[in-house]
Amino acid sequence: MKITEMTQSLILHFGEMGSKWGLNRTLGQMYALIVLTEEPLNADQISDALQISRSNVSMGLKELKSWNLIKLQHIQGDRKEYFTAPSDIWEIARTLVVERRKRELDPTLSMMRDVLLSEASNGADEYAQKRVKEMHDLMEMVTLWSNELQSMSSEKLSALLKLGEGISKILDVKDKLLSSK
Amino acid sequence: MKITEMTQSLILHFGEMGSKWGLNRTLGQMYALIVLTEEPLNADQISDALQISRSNVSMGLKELKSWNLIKLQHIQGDRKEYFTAPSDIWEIARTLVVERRKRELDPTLSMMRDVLLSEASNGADEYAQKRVKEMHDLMEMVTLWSNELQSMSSEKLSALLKLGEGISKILDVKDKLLSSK
DNA sequence: TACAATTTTCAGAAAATACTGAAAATTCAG
DNA sequence: CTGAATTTTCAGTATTTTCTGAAAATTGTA
Repeated sequence: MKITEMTQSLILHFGEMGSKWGLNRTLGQMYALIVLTEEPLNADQISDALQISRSNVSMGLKELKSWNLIKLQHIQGDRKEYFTAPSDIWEIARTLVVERRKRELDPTLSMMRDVLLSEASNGADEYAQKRVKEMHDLMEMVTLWSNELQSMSSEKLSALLKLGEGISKILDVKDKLLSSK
Repeated sequence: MKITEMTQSLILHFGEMGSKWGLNRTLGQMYALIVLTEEPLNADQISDALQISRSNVSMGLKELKSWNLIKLQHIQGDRKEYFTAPSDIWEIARTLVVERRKRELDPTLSMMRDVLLSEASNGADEYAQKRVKEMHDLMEMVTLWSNELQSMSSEKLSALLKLGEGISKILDVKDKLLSSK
């Protein structure tokens, strides 16, 4: 498993980035390697290419599986397990958004619901609840959006993103549109 | 600086969440405290309320400043510096999106541009470049969106988020809409 | 079923990150 | 300008996270 210089520097960069995202360095490197390599890879090849222990690769793969970021493949006549990333980059992006929502928003949302159901016992609590309500409502809307993205085709997702600054324009005339529909 | 039970549990939760977001536990706790408290707080009060050292608070505040998440305030006849969070929750959300984009996307985007400008020396590189191009284009669109959000008023932002599942509908008739404008 | 190939687990080691107290730097009222 | 109040810095320590090798578990084929 030899790695070109270009792939090598991409892997290093995504390793650094990995820690800024919810992952960690090794996970970032592993995923970069899998995404950037056309052929499916097995654990030994990854361990070899990134110079990390076989057991570390095993734990990393477990994590990537839990993120739904990799696909398992079997190769005829080879007992090893091989992995690839989805070929559609939109699918990867969609998965990332959904998984991050699950990890970063959902637990907080449910926690906030509890707080909103409990009784404020003084002014400070009332203020805190007011702010929690605002955050809750906002995060709930983000969750709805994330669900929406999850169910959109790559084509549609692409079209939506391409709107870019057009979104403002659309919002301006949205009422007209929806009423005429 | 006494903390109600409700605030206390919110702070603990946001501490845990802090590490899942780009921050860390203490930063999450500090920001929760500031956001949930109506009155401006000074460093000693934060140190006291969260039971962390004064120097840790100083470093945390520095970090929160770099994220543009807190506002400095002076109180008549008091030499200490007091801090509050923006009163508009949308402003906080907008800031978070923009700052995370700066930290998580921008460096990768510029790195990818370099890779795309360099010469592929073999088939593996060509494949890697192809994938990098896809990621680059996607992330560039996300960046445009983030810029758009940054310049939107809270009202407009709120309206956009409320669209929720309506977004699909709007996309379906988008062409009609834009041409009739 | 037996066993070799492969993957997973996990306790301890290594590395990275966060936190503290003490000292240095800055600020500002008198 | 002085010095007390306040904030910041930073080297060392503590904590958390990540990584490893060895052993256990699982898998699949002969």
